Amino acid sequence: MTIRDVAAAAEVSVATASRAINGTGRMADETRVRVREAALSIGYRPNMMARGLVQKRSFTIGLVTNDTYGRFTLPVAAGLSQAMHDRGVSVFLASTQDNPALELRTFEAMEEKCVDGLVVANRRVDRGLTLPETVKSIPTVYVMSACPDGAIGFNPDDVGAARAATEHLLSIGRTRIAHITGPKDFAAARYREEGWRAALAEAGLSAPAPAIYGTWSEAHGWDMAQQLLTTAAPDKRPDAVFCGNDQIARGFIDGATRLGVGIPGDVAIVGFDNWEIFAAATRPPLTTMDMGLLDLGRSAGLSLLDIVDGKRVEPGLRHQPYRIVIRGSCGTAKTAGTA
Amino acid sequence: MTIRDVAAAAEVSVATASRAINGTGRMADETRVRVREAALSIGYRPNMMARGLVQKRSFTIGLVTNDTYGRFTLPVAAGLSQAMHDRGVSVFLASTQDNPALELRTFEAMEEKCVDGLVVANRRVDRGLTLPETVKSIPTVYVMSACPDGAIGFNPDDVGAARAATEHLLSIGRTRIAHITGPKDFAAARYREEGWRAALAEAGLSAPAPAIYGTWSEAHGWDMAQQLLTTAAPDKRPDAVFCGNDQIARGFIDGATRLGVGIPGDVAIVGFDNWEIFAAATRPPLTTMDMGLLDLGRSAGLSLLDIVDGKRVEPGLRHQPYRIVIRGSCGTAKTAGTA
DNA sequence: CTGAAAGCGCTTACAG
DNA sequence: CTGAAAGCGCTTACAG
Repeated sequence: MTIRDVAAAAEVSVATASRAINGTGRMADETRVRVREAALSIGYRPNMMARGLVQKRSFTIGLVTNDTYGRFTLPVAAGLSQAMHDRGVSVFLASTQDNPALELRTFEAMEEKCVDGLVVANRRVDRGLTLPETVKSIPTVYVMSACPDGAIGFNPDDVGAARAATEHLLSIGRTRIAHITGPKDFAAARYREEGWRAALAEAGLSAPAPAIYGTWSEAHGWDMAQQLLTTAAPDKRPDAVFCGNDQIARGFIDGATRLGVGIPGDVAIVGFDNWEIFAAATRPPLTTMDMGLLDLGRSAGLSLLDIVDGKRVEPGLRHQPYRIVIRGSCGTAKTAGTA
Repeated sequence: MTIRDVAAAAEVSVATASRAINGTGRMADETRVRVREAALSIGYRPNMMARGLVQKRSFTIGLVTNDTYGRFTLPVAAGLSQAMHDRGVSVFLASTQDNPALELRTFEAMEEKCVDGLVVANRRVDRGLTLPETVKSIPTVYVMSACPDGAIGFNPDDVGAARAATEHLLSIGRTRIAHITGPKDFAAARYREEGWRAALAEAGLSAPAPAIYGTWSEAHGWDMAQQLLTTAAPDKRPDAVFCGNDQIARGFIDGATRLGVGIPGDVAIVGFDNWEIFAAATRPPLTTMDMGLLDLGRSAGLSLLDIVDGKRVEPGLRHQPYRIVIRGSCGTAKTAGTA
């Protein structure tokens, strides 16, 4: 089943068959129709390896990540591959598992497979993979990753989303808004603190306490509930907490509930990530920030294809619009704006 | 940077260069070494599209799934791509999102990209995608999916793992072991019920109540905690619950805790899935069954490559060995056996 | 509007 | 042990 077969079936040359199938060049409508019908009737399917060889284009891109198919790469990969699929390009998936040797082999393999482009995804905006010297340069975009100078990157808007989360808590009348988050060596944690501070400052308030760094875990949230809700004098306790991720938020809510503290009555909570299966199952369900990772993957892919097509794409880092998802942990159905 | 360049650099013909690089044919060691050094020094990287075109082998497989990168496909994909990577084959990722048109296009794309084989993954063992008629046959293995007659499939061992879960509860002296699980139209739920019943029967016990079908959610577990732990007379209440997944288990534990029922003191719990981030954060941490999805993906991939290599692979369904992961919800550190 | 020919980068009989 | 040549399935100048 090669193009030779359709040429024979349609009684034209392979050159004409090729042009008819691809819609290139000028030709009699009758001829084009005849060739296409022939192709259809014999079940012809073009061989992309052959096409790629001559066109120097494989209609294939690679997604290389060091997040072993984790929670963040997941939606990014989904958005990316949807968008790519719609434009007829396939995506290779490769995880480097933070292993430098594997990383090198992965990039080499991508080169050998002649990918048209690469999206390099990470789970941290302050770490990044870079193309090894030995691999010839390939159009690349970075996602959820450090973005080398002059490169094109797509990251969540940690500062903006954190500000919006805090503003939501302010908008429902809370004034003593604490912030519990992950490890300080994560840039994401520092950015979220920055957004929280900015919103408080804008409202003329100061932070009731420094941001509480720790781990990205339920245990951290739980422990801090014990600490924040039992030690201080009642009127010094926070009336709201902006949590650095949904796990911390859930841990805090569970811990607070156990202490008999009402959520959202006594303390309103906003999480971060909108990890559905977590956020929806919390009691009460969690109001949280959605970073728009699906769209992040989609946008990154579309830009990559633009580069591959030779269109000029402005270098630099883009920040993805976020969205607040209102559930029950702030006790209001008011929908806040997005970036 | 083509093989022509290395041939020139090593002062041999392209035929010799090819053989030296691939280690095929006989040749003087000196020649082989000289060619390889030349290749290395000019940074030669073979073009797999060209190689594939002549060898009729792309060293590429496709993973097509209708689980949009969900929890189950994730570990399967990770295991698969690790194993494939080690053998120098790349994997295309495609999600069909339960969309028949997309499904067709996906399989067509896989054919056009000349994949050597396909692993078709699902999130339910009782549903399956099949290769459309219009696509020429490609070596295929099925994972977590219905397995057509005569095909090769790799599924978790739902019955065995459920039996082992129940046996673990029996081994710590529990006798009134309830079972709360997902929707009855899931074969996985029915298999797990079967394993639970088998273990009880083997121990000469009968089920304290019929299996409680519902949804795969925390809410279901929570609701059943209220029901099971408040309505019956105390001595008729279960002293253990085998839950159909970790979410149900967590909901049950949270619900029971709220009622003042001690876990594992009053009721011991075993979950199913070993969804780490859930199971480890439950209070107490969840003892649960691990279906071995990572190895499932790996095995499926290796078998697929065997088929591609022309080795004979026995058709039929394989059941993956499972493993019980002991945490705190049964109050014992005893490690149970595996299949 | 259509075809014959060259060529993409490789591998592999076929000779020697 | 090594090389010249054909060919994988396509596309694309180049002619006509």
